[in-house]
Amino acid sequence: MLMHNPPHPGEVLKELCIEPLGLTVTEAAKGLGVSRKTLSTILNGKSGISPEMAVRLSIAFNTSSESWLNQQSQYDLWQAEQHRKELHVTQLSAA
Amino acid sequence: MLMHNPPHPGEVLKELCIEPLGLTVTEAAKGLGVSRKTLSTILNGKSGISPEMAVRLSIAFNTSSESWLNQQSQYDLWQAEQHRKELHVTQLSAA
DNA sequence: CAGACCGTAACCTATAACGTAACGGGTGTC
DNA sequence: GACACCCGTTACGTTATAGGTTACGGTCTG
Repeated sequence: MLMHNPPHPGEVLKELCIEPLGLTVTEAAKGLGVSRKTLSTILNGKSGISPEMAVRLSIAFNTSSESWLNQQSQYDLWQAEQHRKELHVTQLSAA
Repeated sequence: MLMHNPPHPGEVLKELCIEPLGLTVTEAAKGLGVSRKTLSTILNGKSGISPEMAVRLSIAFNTSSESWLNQQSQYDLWQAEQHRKELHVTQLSAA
């Protein structure tokens, strides 16, 4: 359904929250209550945004947790859709 | 943000897809290309809907993969929000 | 009763999010 | 120049979970 590769949420987080506020990874991680490494791997696209992390981000940056987790879902889904043809699934619905 | 406990996606899957079509777990699992156990644990709320499973469901039942994964996200997020107060996070945004 | 089918439970594996600790690169300051 | 300090990243171990394989108890039907 999605037309093109959505950006990794960590990239968005960096560009929209961390950099504009001039925050370091260390400062932001401290505020979020996670380790520097946990935040670092997210910002570098090495790991995704967990539901709990989405809530943390919503508190720290006064945003909605939904938006963060939805971004992650869109990203994950696009990855999965790339292999749509490889999973042999048969139609089950009446339509 | 969400006001009340969203249903587990497996419950929705059972009520909206499996039961209306009179499918058994075995039949549906075969069509989806997964083991009976994998589908069974989802229907019983023991495991969630993965991105790949969302794509499988979208093919088998001619629906959108987004809707399935979003349901799962809403469910996971509600669980995480219940512990919002326990994660000590400090405000970082200017607002 | 024997066999076939159903759903679930037990066991194992792979992946991934997380913390701790260590590392390498800057930027000082004495 | 040597030391201290902060930064971001990497290495390693832990834990949680989606998934397959197999085995079990239940219900049919021949």
